[in-house]
Amino acid sequence: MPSHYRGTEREVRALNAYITLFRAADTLASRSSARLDALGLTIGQFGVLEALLHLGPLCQRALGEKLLRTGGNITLLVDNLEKQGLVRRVRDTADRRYITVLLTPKGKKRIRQVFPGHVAAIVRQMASLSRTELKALRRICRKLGRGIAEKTNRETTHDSSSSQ
Amino acid sequence: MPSHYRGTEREVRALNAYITLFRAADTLASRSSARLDALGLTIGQFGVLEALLHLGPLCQRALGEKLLRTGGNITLLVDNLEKQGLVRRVRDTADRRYITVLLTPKGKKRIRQVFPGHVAAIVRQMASLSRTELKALRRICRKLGRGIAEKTNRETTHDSSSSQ
DNA sequence: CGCAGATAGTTTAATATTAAATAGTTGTGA
DNA sequence: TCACAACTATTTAATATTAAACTATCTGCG
Repeated sequence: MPSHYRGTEREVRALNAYITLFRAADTLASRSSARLDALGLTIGQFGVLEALLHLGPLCQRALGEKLLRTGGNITLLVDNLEKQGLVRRVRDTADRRYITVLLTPKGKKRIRQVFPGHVAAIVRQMASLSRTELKALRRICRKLGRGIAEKTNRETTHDSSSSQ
Repeated sequence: MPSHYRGTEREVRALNAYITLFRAADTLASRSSARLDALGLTIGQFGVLEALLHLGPLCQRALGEKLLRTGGNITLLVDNLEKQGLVRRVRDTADRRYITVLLTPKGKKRIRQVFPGHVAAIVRQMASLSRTELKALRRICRKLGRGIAEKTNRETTHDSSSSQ
């Protein structure tokens, strides 16, 4: 609700942009969440499967970085996916601290079934934006994310956020 | 991680914009959350106090709409704020179904203390964007939100999202 | 070698959030 | 008048998420 706050022009602009960004993201998230729930996956679970599909097997720590989630949360997500037989844990033999998580055939089939519909839903949700606007949105959000990451240097790894 | 998916140009662009939007919002949210936690407020609690400060007393349903939260959640948020003595519940005498939530003097003092720092933090987080970019970001996110709302007509009220 | 410190994953406790069921209130129409 | 539909708020049960404590493993240095 931008915005009943009175401040400098810069402040008001930043606040308005911030709030609007959040409302859009919130709305998008709840739509996606509802859609995926109906298919029997949480957003987190979907994220894990999608990452494994497109990036290949990963250890849990790497998954956590990709999905911006805590280690404990990843453990639970992988637990639940494992119970459903969609992923498998493999203890790394070279360094036994690591566990590689990989898609089972069932999991690969599942995410391949679900993913296209997810993309289609996103494309539909983004349909009100022109090509130029999509490009601008991405550019600005990237710049924003990068700006924040630089500011507060407490990332777990320096490379993961800037690459890809 | 935009994006290892191969599709039409339109699909890839929509997906990239979507993912980047989310990562930015996620990062912003976790920063804000950490900052507010340190001050003894959750994001939800802050949202309630801020809404009451800038919009005046509201019933719980209206709060839920503003904050995009469920009724049950609002009940809990208000419970916790009430325990801290920051808000008060007043049963509407004309229509006893409604409960008006309003800031206590303590609550007003508290949110007035916390809000400027919050704004400052947001301005800092948005600092990497130019004035033009802030305007563009707001415009695009608004358009996006509006586009989604139109598509799926299941809003509780029609006016709340478009106004203010 | 052997221990100190770092790192990966798990567990635990607390909190937030939602959906669904429930209780109380209002207004309407037979 | 009264039964019923609509609506507000609360409760309940389930799930997601985090932070912090903990276990297991590895690496490097004395």
